[in-house]
Amino acid sequence: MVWHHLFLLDINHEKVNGEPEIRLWGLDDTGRRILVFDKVFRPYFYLVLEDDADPEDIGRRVREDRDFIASVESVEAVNRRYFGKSVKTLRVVCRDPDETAKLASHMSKMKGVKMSLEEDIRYAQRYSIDKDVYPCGWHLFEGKEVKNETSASVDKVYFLTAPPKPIEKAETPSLKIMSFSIVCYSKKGSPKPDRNLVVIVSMANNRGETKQFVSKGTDDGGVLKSFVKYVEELDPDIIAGYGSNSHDWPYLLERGKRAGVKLSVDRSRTEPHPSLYGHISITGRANIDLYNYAEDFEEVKVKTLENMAKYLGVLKDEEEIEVEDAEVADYWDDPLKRQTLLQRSVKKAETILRVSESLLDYAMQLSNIVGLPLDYVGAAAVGFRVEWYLIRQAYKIGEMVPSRKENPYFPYVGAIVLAPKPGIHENVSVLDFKSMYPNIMIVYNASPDTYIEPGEPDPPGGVFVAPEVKHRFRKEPPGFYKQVLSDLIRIRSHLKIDLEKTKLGSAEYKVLDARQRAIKVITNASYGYTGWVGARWYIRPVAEATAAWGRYTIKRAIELAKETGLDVIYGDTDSFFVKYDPKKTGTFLRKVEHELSLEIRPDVTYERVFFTEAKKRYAGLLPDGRLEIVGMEVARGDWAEVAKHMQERVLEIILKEQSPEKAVDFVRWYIMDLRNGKVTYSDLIVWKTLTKPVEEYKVNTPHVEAAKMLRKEGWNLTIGDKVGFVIIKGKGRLYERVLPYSLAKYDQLDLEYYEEQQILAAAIRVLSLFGKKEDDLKPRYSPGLSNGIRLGSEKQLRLM
DNA sequence: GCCTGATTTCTACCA
DNA sequence: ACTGGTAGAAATCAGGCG
Repeated sequence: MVWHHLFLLDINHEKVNGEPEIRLWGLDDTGRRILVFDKVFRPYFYLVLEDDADPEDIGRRVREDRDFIASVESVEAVNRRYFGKSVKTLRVVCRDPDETAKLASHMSKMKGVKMSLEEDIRYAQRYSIDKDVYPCGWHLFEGKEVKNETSASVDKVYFLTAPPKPIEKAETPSLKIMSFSIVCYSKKGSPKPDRNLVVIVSMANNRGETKQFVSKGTDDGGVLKSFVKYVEELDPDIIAGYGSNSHDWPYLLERGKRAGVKLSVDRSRTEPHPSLYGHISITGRANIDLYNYAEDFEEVKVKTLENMAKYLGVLKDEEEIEVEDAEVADYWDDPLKRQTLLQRSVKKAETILRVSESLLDYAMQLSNIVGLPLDYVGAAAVGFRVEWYLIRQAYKIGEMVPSRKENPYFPYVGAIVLAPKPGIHENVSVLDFKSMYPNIMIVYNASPDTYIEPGEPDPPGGVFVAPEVKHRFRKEPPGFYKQVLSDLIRIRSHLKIDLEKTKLGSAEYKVLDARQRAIKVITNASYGYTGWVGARWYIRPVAEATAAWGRYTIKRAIELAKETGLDVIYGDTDSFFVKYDPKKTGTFLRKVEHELSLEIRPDVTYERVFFTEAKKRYAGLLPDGRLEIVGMEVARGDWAEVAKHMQERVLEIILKEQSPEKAVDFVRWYIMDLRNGKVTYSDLIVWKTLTKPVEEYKVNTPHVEAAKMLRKEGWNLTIGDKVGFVIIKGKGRLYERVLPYSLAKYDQLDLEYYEEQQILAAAIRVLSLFGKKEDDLKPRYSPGLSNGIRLGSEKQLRLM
């Protein structure tokens, strides 16, 4: 037997003649596409037995039950842990992965059986956990090469003769990446796959080629066929799209069904299929939807491909790749404009490729650490990413995974926020507790398996008692979370040390950096996970106690800061702002670390920082001259650009030039421009997210009203969509004067609203701290009066 | 029916 | 479909007035 390399891209299972088999898809170290079979591994679940039950006896009953005999492969007694306690269990190995849930449910009702566990861990995932196999990671395996008797399009096929072993290998193989983007034609409203054609499919790949298939406008069967053929020939490892899980793939599949074209774009000649977390699986390849990753970039407020690409620096600011949904038909129908549409569509595919290249290192590292295949991990919400990581770690220490159940939601008290000292402060240092919550869980051993329920006696090793809430956690042995979190933090700090020794910008640097970022994401989400009612390991007191220790920690730190003579200006959760004083700060840091066993570190020092009276809002001037604006309108996605831009300049003037007078002047000029119609239309659009279905809103709001209008026009709008609207002239409430931005004209706009409720509101937030009133910010005269400014109210007349 | 202040609803932010 | 704390706008409610 020979050892072979495997870089794992995808893992799935098939049933062949009723026998399940695991298929590992990937590449070897020579770049060949390989498929590796494991026909031996079988799915299983656990039966947890009553303390006084006899495992032998129950095992026999399971084995001999005629209802089970055909489905059960074997039963063995094993000792596992559940919430840290040793329990007697039976491992029931099944023949068919589709039957585990049903079998578990039947057997859990047997006498002497408390419950079943882990029947809901899917077969392929089970395999990768148990065999220590990692997506986006290298392995060595021993296998026998066999003839490719499947329909799989790969270079080599192997049967495993020994399980794969993960190996350390930082470089990623050279993967073939293909991106695609489709254009669907609908005269009016959202294209409907039951009647509207796919008129353009554009593709790009990382070999520098682009390709486009265009319909003649009468059917799209040909386009679909060409697309499928192209994918088959190119045989990409990764297919990237933007919004492809929710839109492109479902659309293509439906069109394919209607046109009689089988979308066999995967490596086993089947069609893409819906899978976990709303993701579409393409067997043998990784189908990634970059829109999923846009969620991780909270700086990008409206998550269009164009905005993402520009943020990532793979598209120039002046480049346009989008055609508004509402205008697609227009472009298609006009022979001249159609050229633009075709060009932008290719450009879009190329942009998707560029974005994928810039995100792929991170995505692959996340996949590798979490242990979910590359394409699933993006689609999985943060809570599930943490959970799959935990599940893998639990397996390693013999801890069984709790079943997901419905927990009632009771909120608990969280962090402390100090009221800031309003105004401008010079030289202010920000001090941060490093990963405060994870470290609290480590220091106080707070974990689902160390929690001691009320009424239970203290264990001999002693307990940590959380302040205020008084929850107890055993000091020994180290809990599940403590182990997991210490590992994550330790691995990350090693990575950071390695990074310093690695050449900046090199491929290895990018991978290591992506890895440490992925670890950070998981670590930082761990506290939130403990308080999530949907979590498998949800134990409310763990979250509540961690928060309580957090409050204690920052309170105590502030006391120590004051004792040391530091001037505390503001604080929030795990950080606080003090007047710069390196000597006292040094003393203070040592005191904190000594007393609290938590590391606290100076972060930035602002040359100047500005606070209003509000918490969670401030603006600081960094030593390099940049502004850091936190929480204020500038940082928000639901204010018109006009107000944000104005406020940013005001803050800049205040912090750099320290001249409120100049800022006032600036605001006046700004308002003049608005009144004179010099502000771009797009800067007057307000964007808000639909957080629930349109019908479920209890009150009328502008964005919901705008959404309803769009819906009447035939556009699909769902939860999570951003609605762009403008306020127009007229009578009544805002929601009675709103239009989706695509349905309004500039001269309909209520500029008074933008002046008062957007610009002035955002300006006064800053300038009221310098004694300014709204009236001070208004221009003294209005040259724009005659052309288009509506004098709608007495108030408006007065200001003129 | 109109005005006003209090309360509720909603979104998006910070840590 | 990770947590709680928070600001702020707008809608809506409740009560007074007449």
